Amino acid sequence: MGKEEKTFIEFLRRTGQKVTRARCLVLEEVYRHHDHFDAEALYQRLEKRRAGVSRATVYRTLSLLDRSGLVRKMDLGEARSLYEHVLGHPHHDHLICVSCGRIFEFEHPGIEEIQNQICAQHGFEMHSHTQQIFGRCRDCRAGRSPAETS
Amino acid sequence: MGKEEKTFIEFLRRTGQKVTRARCLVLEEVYRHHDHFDAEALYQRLEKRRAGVSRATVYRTLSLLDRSGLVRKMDLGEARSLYEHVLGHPHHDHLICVSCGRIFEFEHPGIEEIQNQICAQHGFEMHSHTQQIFGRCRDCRAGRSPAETS
DNA sequence: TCGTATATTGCGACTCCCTGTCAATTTGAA
DNA sequence: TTCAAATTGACAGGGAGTCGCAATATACGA
Repeated sequence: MGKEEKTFIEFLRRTGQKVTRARCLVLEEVYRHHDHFDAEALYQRLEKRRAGVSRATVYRTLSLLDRSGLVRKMDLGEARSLYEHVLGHPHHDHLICVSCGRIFEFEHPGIEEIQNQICAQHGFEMHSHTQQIFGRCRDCRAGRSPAETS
Repeated sequence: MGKEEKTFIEFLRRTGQKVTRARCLVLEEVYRHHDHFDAEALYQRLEKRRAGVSRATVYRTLSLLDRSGLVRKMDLGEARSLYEHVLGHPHHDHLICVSCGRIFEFEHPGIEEIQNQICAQHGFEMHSHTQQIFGRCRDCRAGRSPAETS
């Protein structure tokens, strides 16, 4: 049993919720890949493996995983939310290419520091934060971006 | 005629679009208030004044205003997008209280600098960026928050 | 000022992404 | 094993935003 399963089970126990087959299958599928995904894509992957988990349960479990801290929900201004799993990924923020849609990650310790300053100034107790930079990636600028739709 | 109208008209001309009654009314209403608002609320305000502008046109015009740089669309992870007008508001980012829902603004020159560094490192050409800090505001922490829904 | 090509509008139906309802099923503590 | 309570799947429902289209408004050139 991986660390993520332990954490999830512990979270469910702690919050008086049950460890079910469906929840475990969703968690497992989330951790099978290492990229950003949306709820529908995750549901499709589960369908392909005949996991027998409904769309509603996928949404419900993602919400649970977000609250447990195992998964981070991201909102990039698109209609659908994206998710990424957290274990083994230090906190980071995102560069989003408006041309090819790819998402790049970055981290910078100075940002955290500034955020702490700002919170202190405002008497704010920080729970989470996000930072997104939209623009054009190196490949798109060089005109060698992979074919895309956006 | 205010600066925002001049800018808007110039934008429309430049991009081969027409200056219409509906667009002017929407812009005017956007600049009548100085807080964050969503498309539906703006539409309701226009209704109250019998502006006779349809919801579809409100959405279409907000998109235009966003593209023209007069209005900034913000996505806070809620169902509906928020907007804020830009003229007279230097660039800033947001602290969002998860308890009372209020939005506070902050700015910090160091952030811009770090973002430029990061873009340089990744060969990224920045178009825009957003930064959001979620947490509890001073009032809510002190237990004297105004009544709210969230 | 007038006529005309073209952009825009309002309407309402529609899409998309979820979320709520509820009967049937599963879980897990005793 | 028993059983109350939590969860699930199926599908209807909801909210925000978008689209198609006929009617209308805009603005360019004469």
